[in-house]
Amino acid sequence: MAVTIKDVARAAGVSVATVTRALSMPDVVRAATRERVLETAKTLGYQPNRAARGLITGRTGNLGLLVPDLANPFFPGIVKGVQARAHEADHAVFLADTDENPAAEAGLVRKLAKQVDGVVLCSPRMPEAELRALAADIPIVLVYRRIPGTPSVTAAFLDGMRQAISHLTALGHQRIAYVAGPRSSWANRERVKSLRAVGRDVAGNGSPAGRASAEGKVSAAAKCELVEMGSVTPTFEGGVAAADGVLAAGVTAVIAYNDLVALGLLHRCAARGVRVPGDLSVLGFDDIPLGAMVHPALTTVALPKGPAGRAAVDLLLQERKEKRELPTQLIVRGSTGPAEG
Amino acid sequence: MAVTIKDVARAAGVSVATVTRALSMPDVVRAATRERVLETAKTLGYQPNRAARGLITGRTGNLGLLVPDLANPFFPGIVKGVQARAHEADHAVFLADTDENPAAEAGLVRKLAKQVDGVVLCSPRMPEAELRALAADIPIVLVYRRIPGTPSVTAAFLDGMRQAISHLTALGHQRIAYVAGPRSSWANRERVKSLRAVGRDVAGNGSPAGRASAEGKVSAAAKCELVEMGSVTPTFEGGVAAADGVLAAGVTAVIAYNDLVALGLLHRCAARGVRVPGDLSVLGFDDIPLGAMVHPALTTVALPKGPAGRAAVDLLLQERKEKRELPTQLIVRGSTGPAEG
DNA sequence: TTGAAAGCGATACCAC
DNA sequence: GTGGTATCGCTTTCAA
Repeated sequence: MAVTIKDVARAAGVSVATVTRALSMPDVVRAATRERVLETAKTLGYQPNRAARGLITGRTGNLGLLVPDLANPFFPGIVKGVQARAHEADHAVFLADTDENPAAEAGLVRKLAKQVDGVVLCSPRMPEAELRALAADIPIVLVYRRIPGTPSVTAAFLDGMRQAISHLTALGHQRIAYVAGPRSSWANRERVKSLRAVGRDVAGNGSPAGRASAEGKVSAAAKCELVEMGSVTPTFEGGVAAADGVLAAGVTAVIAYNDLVALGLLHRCAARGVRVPGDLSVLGFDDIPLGAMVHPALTTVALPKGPAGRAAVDLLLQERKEKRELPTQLIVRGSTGPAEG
Repeated sequence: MAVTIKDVARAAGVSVATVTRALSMPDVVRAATRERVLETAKTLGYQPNRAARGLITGRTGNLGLLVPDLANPFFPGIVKGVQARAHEADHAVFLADTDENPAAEAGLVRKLAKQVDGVVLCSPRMPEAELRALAADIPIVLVYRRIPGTPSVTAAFLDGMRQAISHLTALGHQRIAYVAGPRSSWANRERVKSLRAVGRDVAGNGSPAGRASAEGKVSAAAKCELVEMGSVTPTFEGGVAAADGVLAAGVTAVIAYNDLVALGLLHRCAARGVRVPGDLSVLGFDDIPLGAMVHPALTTVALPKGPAGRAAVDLLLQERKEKRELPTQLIVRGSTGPAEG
């Protein structure tokens, strides 16, 4: 069987209590003893049983992580960030993939609850009330979702949207479509809110309101019209399906809910012989690796993934109840260009 | 605090022993008592503490899962399969991403060891000796790697390669390149082995040796030359880098180590104005979602991902020491076509 | 500075 | 059938 603390104690000729101390409160045990204990622990290959420890300390050294769908290329980056930070902090992480089933989320979290010190909920789809109830029972941190009173990590959507529109207007686009994601999605609501805010600055023309953030980059010269198009499933197929509508809308540029949708748009354009960015500029949101691999490569607003995951773990471990908003960054690639005609 | 078995016992007016029985050996307790216990357990929202249970039973109800890099689109599918099957069997899963660091693998597994009933090692990069040592200490199942004496789940590479080459020769290709992956990679060695086996059948011409499997689909008529090209990093960038060499090799078709490499090839071809499949047919291995989204879409040999993950969990939970080989399937899309000229 | 012993939450064995 | 209790591996008083 595995080597336990007793084995170490016996081998080192001390009590189990001393072994514990040597390991977790080194300064309270005599140097010579400590050395001997540590030495034998190492040679025996002793690894403390975290479950047993957790039983008494109440801290398990484990974290939970819930994602809607690992196959969605947006999430692996976040998972990696969570993992990396957790391992640095010597924590292991339980992963649960809900397969985009909102009803399964709470149950999975509750099952994990006893075995973890807290859980990171990545873009949870469950209703706010349920989220609140969960938060009351176990420490949670939200990533890419925000509700009052719960710590969260999100990104500066407004600024990202401003960068996007600023980029497009600078290229001369005056009529830009936005292909929306699911109405029930927090991420979509945020984008729409940002879009409209920027739209107000820009539509009335001239005077750059610049209310919100200082960097009112959508400058005076800009003047453009934003047309919101009905929501689609936030997938490649959703984008493919939306493409014809966009092409019929008489716009020269389109901002997609996310990169997957943008990729679908791109695909359908290629199939229909529409030149990108010649006939239509396409801009995404997320910055998934895929976007850089297609041709033309996708211009997109990069959302922090690894850093978001790390930040979430930090909040969890430090038990800080704050909301953190990470920066977004426009990444210009080949799918956007000057408006023609 | 959380509700424990004692709370349930007290509330139901029985001993803790009876509560345990009511929950895990229902038939040994009187019906009336059982009902009452179950009832109060439910109203109190009792969830047994798995860590405490594991302490005494030796079974934790947890599984470990090690992957080299979640950002590699090949792995999420496997992880999802593992998850799904594990949850069905009421097990939670610890995920560890090693970031392609072979040296970190064994340590991570050993850290998890105490908290899991076994671990699934997904394409582990560590040396065979290390793997053996691990297997001696804790139950493991390998996925997409095979070593003697250890249960594993892999795929029928030989058959897949045969389908691929058969497809290409049927299209009239007579000179086909293979862009190899890392020499140290088990997956690459398997592919090369398969390639050469099929090559022997096909090069000598006529008589379809058909040694290995019955389905010697590369038929008599076929006659073609296989050229192996130096190994690349198994990434998009690796493919981009390999493209010029392939184009200079005077082949009409190329089989890439995996889809990512194939995508890189495609990208570079597009950039150089090489028509695919007109000037060059490109065939990948893996079938990652990405492959269907690019234009032209990628023809590829699909490797089982979800099913592989599920099978691995099955082997682990049933403690069966067998090797399972899942089927592969050629998926024909737009990136392969008739040889021209 | 060290050891003995009391638990943490659950299971399993032994009485009754 | 049911209740007491030792036990899993570890941490944490409490004494010495």
